This record gives sequence, structure tokens and C-alpha cells, in this order.
Amino acid sequence: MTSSTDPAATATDAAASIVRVRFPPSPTGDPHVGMVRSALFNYAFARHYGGAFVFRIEDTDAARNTEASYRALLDTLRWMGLEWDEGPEIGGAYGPYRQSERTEIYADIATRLKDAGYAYDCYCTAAELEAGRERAKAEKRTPGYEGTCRNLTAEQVARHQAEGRTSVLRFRMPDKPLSWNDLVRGEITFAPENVFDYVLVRADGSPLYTLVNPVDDALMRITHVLRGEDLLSSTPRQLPLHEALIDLGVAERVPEFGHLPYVMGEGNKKLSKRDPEASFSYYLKQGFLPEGLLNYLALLGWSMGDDQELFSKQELVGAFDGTRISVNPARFDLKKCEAINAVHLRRLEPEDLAKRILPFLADAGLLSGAAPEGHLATDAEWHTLLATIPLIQERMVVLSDALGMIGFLFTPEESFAIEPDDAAKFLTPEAKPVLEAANEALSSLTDWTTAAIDEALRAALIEGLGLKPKVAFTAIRVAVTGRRVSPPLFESIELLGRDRTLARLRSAAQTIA
RNA sequence: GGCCCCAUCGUCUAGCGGCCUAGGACACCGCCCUUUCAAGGCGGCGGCGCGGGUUCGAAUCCCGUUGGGGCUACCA
Repeated sequence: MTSSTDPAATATDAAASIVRVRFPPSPTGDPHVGMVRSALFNYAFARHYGGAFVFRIEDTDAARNTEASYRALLDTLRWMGLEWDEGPEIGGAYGPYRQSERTEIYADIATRLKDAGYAYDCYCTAAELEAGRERAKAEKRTPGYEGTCRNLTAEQVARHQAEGRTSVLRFRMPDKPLSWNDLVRGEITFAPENVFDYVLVRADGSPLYTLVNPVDDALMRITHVLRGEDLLSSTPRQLPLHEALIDLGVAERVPEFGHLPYVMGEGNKKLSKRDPEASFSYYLKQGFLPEGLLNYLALLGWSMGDDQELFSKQELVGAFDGTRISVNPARFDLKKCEAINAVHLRRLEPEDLAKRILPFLADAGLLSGAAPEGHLATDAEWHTLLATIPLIQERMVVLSDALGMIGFLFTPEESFAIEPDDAAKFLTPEAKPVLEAANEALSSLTDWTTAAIDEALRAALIEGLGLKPKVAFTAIRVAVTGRRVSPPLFESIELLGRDRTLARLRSAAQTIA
């Protein structure tokens, strides 16, 4: 909110009435991070004021909607923990919440708007409309509908119909300045000559977003509309429609509007569906945490004000009063998103983290599949995983990172393989005596613990062979874990166990000519 | 073309006339720690687009300019 609105007054107003906000996506394509950010802001606003978060599906464009996208939308909100108070699958007092199930409502309201003179039939053809726009551009005027059919006589209508023309229903814009006090940007005004009569209902009778969105906001008693800046220019058209709906007894009041800044991608364009990090499924696959993503997304166009950047959903809700929303577009920064996710990941209880890693291990085929019904892992696998958590928790950024770090513990000897590049670089002829010495030192070790392994290996290699720790341990690391980078070596060896460790040391030594 | 929105380090931001020789975070670069990689600690690099006003005083207010972005459908 800018200084032109009084945050305290707005906050008081919001608290005094029942706040009702909504998240109204169209089920087309993969859920988008900008969309989720928008849902998050609405959710946090509703929860902050103890209001209702309404989830509505805007599926009036039958050609573009998909059931898969609809499901993905629900899954995404649930995964993020943005539970809705009214909406699909749970219903509510103002349902149904899928617009495809509300067509009679829209037809009725369209008729009433027309009967009351707020809307009229327009018989213009696409070519005529296009010609008008071209003419306006040539004359450096704002292109838009020129009002040709605003006041048709009965004869003119009859002639159009006789020609076989079809008609759409258009809203009749009033000739007055259109302004509102934007929750985010303050006072915004559009001159009437720049906002034109617009189509509410298609020629085939199906309603458009232009009708359906304000009508449902009115019917569902939405008090605050927090939406993307891309919809800012549709607000001046919606204002008089809301007023008409009040006049018809459909609406109670015009909602407050607030337009959230864009989420930008690479370059300086709106984050588009082509950017891989725009698609929500990317974060699921990488293994981001809902806690981390929620935290980062909240930072895209909002801040707590002090220097606190890390917070939980509860803290966000506590602080999110609708003020402090930025007017500037925010560039999505994957690096920062990862950094914040990493912090949340490190704060997890070890057992919780292990539970979250488990599905990734299973998907990668690293578990035996011998687990009892209803479990992903056997007891042994689970205990191994739990034991690795202290070794990997502070090294991970996303859950899928665990695969590369602890995969060597879950890989059976027959399929264990060393990274070719690392093998070529570190399993050289000079490494052969190192591996053999390690094998010998560990074979006779009675106490298979990290401390004992540490001691034995140092004695044999550092003191015995006079090697630098880095040289000696890297060769062993590659032989035992399959890669140059791994969790701490002695702990890893302890977890791997004597038999498998020795087998890998011998096998690696054999590959060296 | 028209309309609208926006303008502080590379990025996200704090800042709402004096507390600013502009603070934090991410990224980046050093150093320390160290068996790898991380984590952690210490330090560094780096910004108020420009021009006019207003004022004792401007990153903060006003105007202009330049530069970004969005919208301009019988999509949403």
C-alpha cells in the first residue's frame, strides 16, 4: 500500500468487516509460480484478518481447459498448505465454485443487465471491429469499440438480423472518469474515452471472463480483490459493472482492488511458461520444501519491513496485513529461492527430513522394494537413511540432492559403478597401493567405528605411506562412494559396513592396471 | 500508435525530509576452518537513471525526461 492510503484505516476496515478474498485460476496448462504467489498473498491476507479464502475455478473457456490442469491446481494449493475455506471438493455457501457449473446464473444476470439498459446487443462483425481499431490507431486515438450498436433502432436490428448477423452482448460504459483507490498503488484513474463498451456474452450465448469474474466476486461477497498487475487495466471496466450489479440487487458493494507486481523471469519479461522455473512442477521434481517455496514466494513483492527474510507460514500470516506490498516487479531468482529452501531444510527434524527424502529414493529405484505393505522402505533401509541425515542435512539444498550423496549406500554391489570422470582422474596407478593399504588396514580392524576407521586409515596412509590426507582420502572416497564428492568419508565407511567397503576397495584396485 | 503501471547494489529489498559517508539477504570474490563437498566465521566488491524545482536540508515531495514493463480479443 502506498502512502496515499492509510494502512491503519484499511486494516481497521478489513478487520471490522468479514474479509473474503478469492483465488480464481483458469485450469489451463501447468500451474505457474506467479499464480501460486497470488494465491499465497490472498491466503495470507484472509488468514491474517480471520476471513475466508475462496477458491474458484474459472473454466469458461472450454477449448483451453483441461482436467489435468484442474487437478494440478488443487494439488498445488494442498501441497503448499493453502487450504481453502470454500471451493472445489468442499463446497461452501456460495457454490458451485466451478464456473462451468454456473451457466444459468450468468445467463440470468446477462438478461437482467440487458433489460435494465446496462448492456445491449452488438451486431458488428469482426472485420468491422478490426477496421475501427485500425482507423483509431492511424488517427492516434485509443483503439476500441466505437459504440456503433449502442442505440440501434428496431428497424436497424431487424435489418441486421435479416442479413443473418449474430450479436454479442456488450456492457454500456458510463461517460465518467473511472477511479479507485488501489490497495497497492493508491489512486488510479482512467478517462472514459480510453475505456470502451466491452463484450460480456459471446454470440453463441456463452459468458466471458468479463462478465463471469465480477459477477462471481459479487455473488460470493468478495471484499478484496488481490490479483496480478496484468488485470489492472480491466479494473476500470469492472467498476461500473459492479455498480450495475448493486443496482440490480445482485451485489452489495464494490470490492477493494489491489494489483500485485509482476513476477519476472530471465531477461526482463513476465515469467513465461517457457521458463523452466516458471512451472510449479519443477519445484516438486527438484524436491523443494513447501516451507521454503512459500517463504521465497512471499518475498516476491512483499517484505516484513525489518531485516527478517526467513519465516514460517504462521509468521507470514501474522505479519501480512496487506500493507508493504511492493509496486515494483520482482525478478524470480532461483539461487535465492534455493538458498532459502536450504535454510528451511536444515531446520527440519532429522526424522522429518528422512521421511521427505524417502519418496525420492523410491522413485530413483534405490530401495529394494521389499518393504512391507504401506511402507516405501524396509526397516534396515529406513535406519540407514536415518543414520545418513546428520551427514547430509547441511549439504542439501533440495531433497533430490540426497540421491547423489547417499545413493552409494543403497546401491547393491553388482550395480555399483564409479563415475567415469572421477575414476580416470583419481584411480590412477599411484592410487593402487593406497587402496591396497587401506584394504589391509581395514580388514584387520576389530572396532568398526568412525573413530577407529579414521585412526587406522591415517596410520596406514598418512604415516605409513607418507601421503597427504587429500591425496590418500580422495582415492578411497572415489573407490568407496563412487565419486569425488561425498559425505564425510569415515562416517560413510562405517555406514557402508566392512564387507561392502572392502569389496569396493578391492574392486577399484583391480580396475587399475 | 494509444492507455496504464513502475524506477535504490547483478537480483530481492529496507528507507516513507535530517538517524544515510544508504542497511539486510542472495549471488560473486578473498581469507579462516578442513579428508572432498557443504555448513560456519571474518572481510571485500557493488546502488539512489537523468534534469529541473520545493526546502535550511531530498533516495525520500513536485514537474519533466529517459528507460523498463503491461494492456490494447466473441482468452483469462
